[in-house]
Amino acid sequence: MNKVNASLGFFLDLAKIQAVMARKFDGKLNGLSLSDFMILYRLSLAEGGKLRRIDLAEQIGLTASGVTRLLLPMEKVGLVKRQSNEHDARVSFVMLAPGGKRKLEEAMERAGLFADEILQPEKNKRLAELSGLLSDLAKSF
Amino acid sequence: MNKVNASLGFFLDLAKIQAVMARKFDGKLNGLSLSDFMILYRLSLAEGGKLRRIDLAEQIGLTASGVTRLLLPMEKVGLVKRQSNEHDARVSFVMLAPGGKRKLEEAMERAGLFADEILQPEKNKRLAELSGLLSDLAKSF
DNA sequence: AATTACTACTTGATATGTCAAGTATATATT
DNA sequence: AATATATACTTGACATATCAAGTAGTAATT
Repeated sequence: MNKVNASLGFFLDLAKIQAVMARKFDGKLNGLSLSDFMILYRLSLAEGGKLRRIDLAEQIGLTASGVTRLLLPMEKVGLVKRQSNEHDARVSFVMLAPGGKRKLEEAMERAGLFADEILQPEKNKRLAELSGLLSDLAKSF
Repeated sequence: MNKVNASLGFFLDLAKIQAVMARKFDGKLNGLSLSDFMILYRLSLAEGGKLRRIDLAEQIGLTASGVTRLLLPMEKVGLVKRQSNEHDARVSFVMLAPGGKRKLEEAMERAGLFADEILQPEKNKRLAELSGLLSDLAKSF
């Protein structure tokens, strides 16, 4: 049987690494799931401090449905809050609640250290390069 | 609020791209899930055509438990078969069944074409490079 | 103004995979 | 030889996300 082509091979490698790294990160995000963390992080970067749910979904690579499900408990627990849009009753913005801001800061600190530890950027000199390629790729679809 | 460090940023990009690509591939693998596909592919490359469940898990980046659950329906449906190890009663090997071999061939063909289509390797000249870096990284943990 | 089509979000049913604990067997230690 | 430890796998309970379908509101077309 044959080997897979380069594009498909790339995708398979990606899937594997992601699965392994995601498990490693589990429990290192200050009690947040990876998706929770991504949500808080994206909100912290958002202009005006708020995002429509659908844009949030797009930014973290999940579906709108997934975002709805993630946000429900986060809202209950005081990590994020909801704001309606006066110009369009369909949309509801999400924004960081004070609890979410604190939690995110702590998680970023810890997760950043841990990420350096497992990726060892001083040894993997080409990591920055890889990172750049990756985010170009992300933009391309 | 601040940006995330380079290592953590890399991981976040990775997670996002993986999620998006995995959804794109859904339905392009000849009726197989991505994990099913990975299992069949790894079995096709394995020396002697068989693997212990635990090695299979390691190769595709899942846990042993996940592999057990994936394999059960695949066995029922005739994609893989099981073989016990005469030297160690704890292990059970997995190998491609004839149906799995056929299915894999078709899936590789289709998925390979689709992967080229979305990654456009002729345009993304640095894809091969990225791929190499990625699999080096995979080996490092 | 009424109809049609689209967009934002939510919900029901389901798939996929984890962790922790359990079973059975094998290996190492006393 | 008996006990302790480790390995390979499986299972129960649960988390996370998907898709397809539904609701409600907005925009475009007739």
